[in-house]
Amino acid sequence: MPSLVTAPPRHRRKESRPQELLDAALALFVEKGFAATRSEEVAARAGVSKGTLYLYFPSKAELFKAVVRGNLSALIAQGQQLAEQFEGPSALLLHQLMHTWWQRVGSTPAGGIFKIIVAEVRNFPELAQFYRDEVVIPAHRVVARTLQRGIERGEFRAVPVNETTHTLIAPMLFLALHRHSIGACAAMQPELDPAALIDAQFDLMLNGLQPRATRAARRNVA
Amino acid sequence: MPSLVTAPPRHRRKESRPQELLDAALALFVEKGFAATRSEEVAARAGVSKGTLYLYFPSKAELFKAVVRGNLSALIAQGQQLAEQFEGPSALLLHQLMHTWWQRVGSTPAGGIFKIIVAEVRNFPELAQFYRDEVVIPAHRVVARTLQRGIERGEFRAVPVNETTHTLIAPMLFLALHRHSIGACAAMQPELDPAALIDAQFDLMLNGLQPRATRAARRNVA
Amino acid sequence: MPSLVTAPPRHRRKESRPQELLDAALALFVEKGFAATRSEEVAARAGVSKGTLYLYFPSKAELFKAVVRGNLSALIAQGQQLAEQFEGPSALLLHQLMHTWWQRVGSTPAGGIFKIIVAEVRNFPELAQFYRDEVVIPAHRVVARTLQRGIERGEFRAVPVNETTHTLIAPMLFLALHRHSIGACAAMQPELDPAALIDAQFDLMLNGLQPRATRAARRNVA
Amino acid sequence: MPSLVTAPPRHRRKESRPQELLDAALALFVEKGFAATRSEEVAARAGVSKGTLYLYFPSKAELFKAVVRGNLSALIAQGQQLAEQFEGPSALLLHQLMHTWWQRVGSTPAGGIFKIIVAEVRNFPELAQFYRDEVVIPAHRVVARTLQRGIERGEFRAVPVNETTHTLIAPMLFLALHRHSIGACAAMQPELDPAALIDAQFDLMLNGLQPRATRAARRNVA
DNA sequence: CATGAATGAGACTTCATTCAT
DNA sequence: TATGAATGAAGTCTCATTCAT
Repeated sequence: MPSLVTAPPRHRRKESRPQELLDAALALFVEKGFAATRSEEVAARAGVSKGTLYLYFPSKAELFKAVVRGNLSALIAQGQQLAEQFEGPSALLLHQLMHTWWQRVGSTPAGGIFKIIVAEVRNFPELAQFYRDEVVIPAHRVVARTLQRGIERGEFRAVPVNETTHTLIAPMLFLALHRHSIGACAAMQPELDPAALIDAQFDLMLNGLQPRATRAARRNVA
Repeated sequence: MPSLVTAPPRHRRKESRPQELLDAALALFVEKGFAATRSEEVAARAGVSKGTLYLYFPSKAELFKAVVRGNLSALIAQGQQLAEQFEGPSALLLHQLMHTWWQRVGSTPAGGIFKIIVAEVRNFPELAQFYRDEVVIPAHRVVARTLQRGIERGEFRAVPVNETTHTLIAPMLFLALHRHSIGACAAMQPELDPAALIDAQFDLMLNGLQPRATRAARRNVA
Repeated sequence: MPSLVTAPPRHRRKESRPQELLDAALALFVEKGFAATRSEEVAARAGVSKGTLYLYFPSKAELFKAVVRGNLSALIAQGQQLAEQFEGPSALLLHQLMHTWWQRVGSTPAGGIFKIIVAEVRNFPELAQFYRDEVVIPAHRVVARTLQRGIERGEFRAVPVNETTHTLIAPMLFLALHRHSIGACAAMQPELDPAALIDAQFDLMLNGLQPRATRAARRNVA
Repeated sequence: MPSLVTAPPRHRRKESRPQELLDAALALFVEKGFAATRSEEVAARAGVSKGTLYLYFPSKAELFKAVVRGNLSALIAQGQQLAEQFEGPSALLLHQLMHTWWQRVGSTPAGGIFKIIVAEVRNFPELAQFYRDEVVIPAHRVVARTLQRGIERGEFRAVPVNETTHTLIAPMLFLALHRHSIGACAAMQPELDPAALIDAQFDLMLNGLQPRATRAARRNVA
């Protein structure tokens, strides 16, 4: 357990140790899962010894939770950044949200955190609340508000907001999940291009969302 | 060396044992993951002793593979059975595929298999190959053919088939995944109704798929 | 445990079961050793089921001891048969003892019993006394008496009888041991011919045993 | 999960651990055989815990091989060292080889290795190859060359070298075997003196090897 | 602060033995 | 008698965690 007293700044470069350990742990937990990842591997990948890991994290489970929490916070930060200050057609906002999320989250190592959550929440129930508060609710809110905005501005027809939000989010998360499980295995068919998938999805959704009258006019936003 | 205390009663049930063990294993693997499930737990849940498990499955990994194999083969059979010998509008077929899948797989314990696959497939390379050949490809084919059928019959507009197939399948799988991970945790917001989600998704999709002219007429198939 | 009461002779052919089990056990114990031999294998080789084995022998250890005892008695019977009623030169007797022993014991499955004894006496101390009484002492006596006879008749020089007896017996036993350990492994150099070895040994010994004066005359007994 | 009770003291002795473990393993393997020796017993006898054993040897089988390798390589070195750079009568060399081998190997715990080999080699085919290459062949060569040397120098008569080599080696190995099997059991008759046995054997052999003419003159080398 | 040797609980698996049929 | 499904003690090995250096 790290000392709670302010340490004298003797080892300047040692201060990045916890983050290096968290990064190493994220990569390994994503690749192999919690149980199959050995503490010593995490330490080795971070360039320190087994003992040092326990200087910063009291147990493997705590390290795991720190990894999830840390990456969840990063995730929500990304999300908020994406949603701020947009003016223009809701369809364009939706399109940008999707592409930017994939670019900044889904396709980065942070995208692996979803696999971890899916695989291990039931073994670490304390993470559930955390995940709900930090990711599910904010992300849902951003998309739901965009939908609502589109409906209110007459850009979308009056779909049920909650359910449609789920339908919009699911394929994106699924894409991220896929990248780190089946998609990561060799001998799989040549994987589909994520960007093409997102476009196809967006096209499908957008057409479905548009009221009949304005549909033809707006179909070429993407 | 045999125990001197009275042994527990024994029951001979060779025929039914394998399925009981597979059911127990499915439930536990879904709940805790492969690595975190102990062989003895599986045996205990099936009402037998540790040794009996190994009478039917040579190792925990083989048990795992048998679970996946057994449940997924049934799943594939369901889908193909439904798609062949279907006469009627493609939208209706799509709707029935979705609801039947949810009824027979997604909402049953077998739906948890996707969570296992996502979580563990990277640790079992041979399973990846199996899963691709036995599940991914056939399932993809069923949906893709239905789409193709709809396009050819002029019921759907000419969307890119592969990408759209992914977009149709992903939310269903995601729903199953969700049920067995975050959705299984207490302290989550009251879960959305799966049927409502599927309907919303179907409505969204269907509208997106319809060519402009016939759209108004067909919107009330669901 | 077999019943001690005289059983009605209902199953005529079943009466050979114990011996079939003992034979199967001998072969497997010789091949793999006590610990590495599985009870079920013994039963299978004898053509019966696991449970039947325990009808005749209360435990694997008892089966093992029965195997050793049974084959030791056979061994000593062989030995006595060899030694009886011989008239003629002691060298010839020695020569016949050696060859006949190899022919009737060393080269037969019974020869494997020596490997078992060597490998396991220390784990089954009760066998030690048995082996000494049934094999070591009688065998030693036969050879020692032959030596003594030769010395008394002036055929051999006055060697120390006990030690020389050991030197005469050891290579024969070693040959039998070898056959069932290193000699039984593939990838060994083409094994030496046992008969040639015995002859070489006999020639060496005999020449060593002869007093100087009579040596040339007797060298061609073999 | 760590025990809550006070842990036993730890000693760091990385350098000496492997040899201590090898010694413990040798003693136990010789006493009980490979299969009947438990890993934990070996560790306990070396004064360490189960886990420590596996820090130095990746498996019980590898530990076994290390034991054989370590002890037999030393043995081989001794023999070759003695045979090369020896000047003097071949009978004396033979006599020294025998006594040195007994002193350095046969009478030490390493002598028990032959019992392990005899008992277990058929269960470890790779060990058979190793043992042949590292032990059987070099040892045979040393003795065979000495015989050849004696024959060429006219000290011995022209016996068949291979077979006679076997006859010379066998009683020594048998003596070692005996010491660690039957000879190690209580209730055996007072064991013969090994030195007396070796001398008797040597005397017997030597006289047998001598050509008639020089025999009387050379008999007192020992 | 950092190291890595040491520990021991616990996981998987085997197999001698039992006993209902 | 004979069977073989079932049991569970015990063995091998792993790895999270500790602690002397």
